[in-house]
Amino acid sequence: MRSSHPQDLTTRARIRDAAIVLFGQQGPAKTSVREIAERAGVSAALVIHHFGSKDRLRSECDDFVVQEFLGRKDELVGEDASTAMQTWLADIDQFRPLVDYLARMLTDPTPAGDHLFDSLLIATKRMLDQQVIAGVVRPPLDRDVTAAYITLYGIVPIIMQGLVARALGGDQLDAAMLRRSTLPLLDLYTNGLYTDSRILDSARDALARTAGPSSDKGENDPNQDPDPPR
Amino acid sequence: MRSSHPQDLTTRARIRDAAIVLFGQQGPAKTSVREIAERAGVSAALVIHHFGSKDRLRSECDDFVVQEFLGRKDELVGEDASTAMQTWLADIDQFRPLVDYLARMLTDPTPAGDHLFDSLLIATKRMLDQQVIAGVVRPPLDRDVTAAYITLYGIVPIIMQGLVARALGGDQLDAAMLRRSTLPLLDLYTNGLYTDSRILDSARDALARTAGPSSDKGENDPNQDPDPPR
DNA sequence: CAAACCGTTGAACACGCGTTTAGTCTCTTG
DNA sequence: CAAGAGACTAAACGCGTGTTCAACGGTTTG
Repeated sequence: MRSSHPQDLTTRARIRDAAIVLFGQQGPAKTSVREIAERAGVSAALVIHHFGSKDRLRSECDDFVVQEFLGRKDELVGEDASTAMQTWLADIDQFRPLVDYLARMLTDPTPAGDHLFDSLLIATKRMLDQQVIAGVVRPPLDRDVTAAYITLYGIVPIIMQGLVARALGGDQLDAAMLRRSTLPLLDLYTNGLYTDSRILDSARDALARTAGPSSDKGENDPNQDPDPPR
Repeated sequence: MRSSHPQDLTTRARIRDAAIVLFGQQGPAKTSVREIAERAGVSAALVIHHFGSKDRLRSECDDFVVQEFLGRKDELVGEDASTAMQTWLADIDQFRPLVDYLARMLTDPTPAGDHLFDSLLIATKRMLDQQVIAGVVRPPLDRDVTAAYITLYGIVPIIMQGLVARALGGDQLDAAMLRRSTLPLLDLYTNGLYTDSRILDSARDALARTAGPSSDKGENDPNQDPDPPR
């Protein structure tokens, strides 16, 4: 990852890096030990010799990527998590293998992936609280829900690279697309999408009316908005 | 799916439904033909007999789920796509197998999944345009980018069910969580997140300054906001 | 120098996979 | 009733997988 020339690295490290690239590109399930070995220029047996099993190799990759991401600290690092993501995305063409790997971790639920998500969520909550106090962010209706979706929306470009690129007319997410996304997204976060509170108000009414648990099928659909809300 | 009692269905349909459930839960890669056969109460050979191969079974499941979702129409249906999603999510406990399957389709890129996403994106664009004309939605800075992220944010709860649930303190996304999410999300889409346009403005400045292609590493980081923007 | 060690390998093993084959059973049809 | 068709199965085939094994060569150590 950090290596300019592959021959600078230990064989062990080369195997790990090869695994990270392939796991990130294809997912661990569709990546064979022999494939990793070939990319690292070694035999399949050596991969097992160094890591014990494919599963242990995988979890070692998990730890390595998370460590690289959170900046060589095991504990939750708060602020660093979000700035790290910005750094990686800003230079996505350089960090692509690691970003791809992160996407896999967050997609199919693994202990390491869940832990990573928790770190991001905690970082977001902390930052949200700070910025509410600082008067930069409006006090949210439901702090935990808001933090949850803010976090999720933040990792959308990572997890759904392919779809973002597709929607923006490319085949691979690159720096230009992210650059183009910056202002529209900040505009959304600053001014919202709707001109007024009509839709919010009617949703509030509808929810208050059906205070009970579940959905009366016949309620007069208040959401004529584009699909996202909800 | 629609069947109250499994024995009402053709064997073929029971196999297909079993496949949809398992593909949705575990992903096609980690689901074996024998597993599908067992769940359907038949032999593995019969699965192949009816569908030719596992791949053809999979693509038949794709078609079936998309058809159920878009409402028995092959062509892009525009408005229906977004309302269908609301319907399915509102009754997620009932539609979970299909929602899970949709998540897989959108996650690992397959032709059918890409087609589905295109349908959703087109529907969102159309609806966005309408609502701008109707004065419900503010004219966006970049219509295509806005539509892209609106669409993506809309399918986040589908694709990242697990993470949403985790962030909200449950183990599985249910109707109560979605209900709780409604107002905070509409609030975000109505009033935005920030109190004023400070952050938007400084980002605009920073972007204007580095008008060129790439990133000067030394620019004075304007984004002190929670991770999501960008 | 011999011994121990370690990185490394090709070959083999056991297993689960998707698929094929050959056959049985149960209907329908002439 | 005979013949054919189609639903269905047990068994096996071929293959790719993760992993093990025995051995080789170079370096370090007593």
